[in-house]
Amino acid sequence: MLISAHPVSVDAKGRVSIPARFREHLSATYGDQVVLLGKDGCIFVYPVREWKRKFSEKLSELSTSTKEVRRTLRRLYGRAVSCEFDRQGRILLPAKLRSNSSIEKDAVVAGIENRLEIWDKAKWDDEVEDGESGAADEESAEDLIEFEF
Amino acid sequence: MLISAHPVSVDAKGRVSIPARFREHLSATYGDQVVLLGKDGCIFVYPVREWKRKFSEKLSELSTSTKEVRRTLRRLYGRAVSCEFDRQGRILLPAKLRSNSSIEKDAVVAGIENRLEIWDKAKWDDEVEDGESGAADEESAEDLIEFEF
DNA sequence: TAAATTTTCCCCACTTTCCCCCACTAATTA
DNA sequence: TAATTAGTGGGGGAAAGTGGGGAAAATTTA
Repeated sequence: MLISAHPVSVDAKGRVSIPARFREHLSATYGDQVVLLGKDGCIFVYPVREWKRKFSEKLSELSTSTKEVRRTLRRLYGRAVSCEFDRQGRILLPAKLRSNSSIEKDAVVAGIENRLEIWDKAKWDDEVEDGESGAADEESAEDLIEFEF
Repeated sequence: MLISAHPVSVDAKGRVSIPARFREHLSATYGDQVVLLGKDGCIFVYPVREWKRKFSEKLSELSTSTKEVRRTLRRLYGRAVSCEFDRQGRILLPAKLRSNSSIEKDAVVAGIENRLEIWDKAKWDDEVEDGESGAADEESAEDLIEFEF
């Protein structure tokens, strides 16, 4: 399970050092990573097996008879990239993903259950640390659980 | 079950020695600990399995199609850290958690049912001695609801 | 096709952080 | 009171994060 957020810096070449604790879990257990533009303006990084389980297997069962389905598949596959770690444990973020997610110098890598999210640091702070007392959101979490179940 | 409170000291590196009676229970039975900013200005420490049972397992099945769910997951995962004990039975409290909970030198580690709470000693003393002071009924009711977890 | 440019990624080097290990003191037990 | 265990503190080696030079590969341009 992936958990916690780490500030990282993006160098001039667009490389991001994935914190070791994440790296070990990802590359030891799996192989390549699937990198794509995520929701809410961040980058998602899935171990390829996780990616398959979450999207690929489900979507391939869908009928391709509607334009909407075909379009969704194109957007999902066409904009995703598969990456490996370099010898220093970094991945190269494609320029397009960087600009779409406003990531320049200061970024945050966060482990969210089964994926990593990479954020521009300022946007991450707005999304997560922002406002309030800063106490853990167990209350919201429990509200959601009860809401759904 | 975890019970009772122990005064401890936080060293210059931010390490806290978890009393042996707690340690044995936590690390023998489980593996890593999940450390996060808790309610009322303390730090919560859950055995990872306990934390998963409470939040992760349920939340991971939620649809991530709503922004509210995604944000809650980020706040929950992103602000938690997983820790192991060092060879001396200590855990390193991240600087951010220490400052948010006002923990500097003198602290208290308390066993509360299925988690540990780590408090600044002065705040702990206030907290437990305020128990008598007769809160308004509304607040008591809220407390009981939140007591659920 | 060749030359020029860009991209990718290995390697090295530097700084910071982490954590193992040792040592000392306090508390508990025999 | 000796002996063991628990808590505290710090030195130092190892690992992690960061940045940049430069070679190979890919792409573009002439």
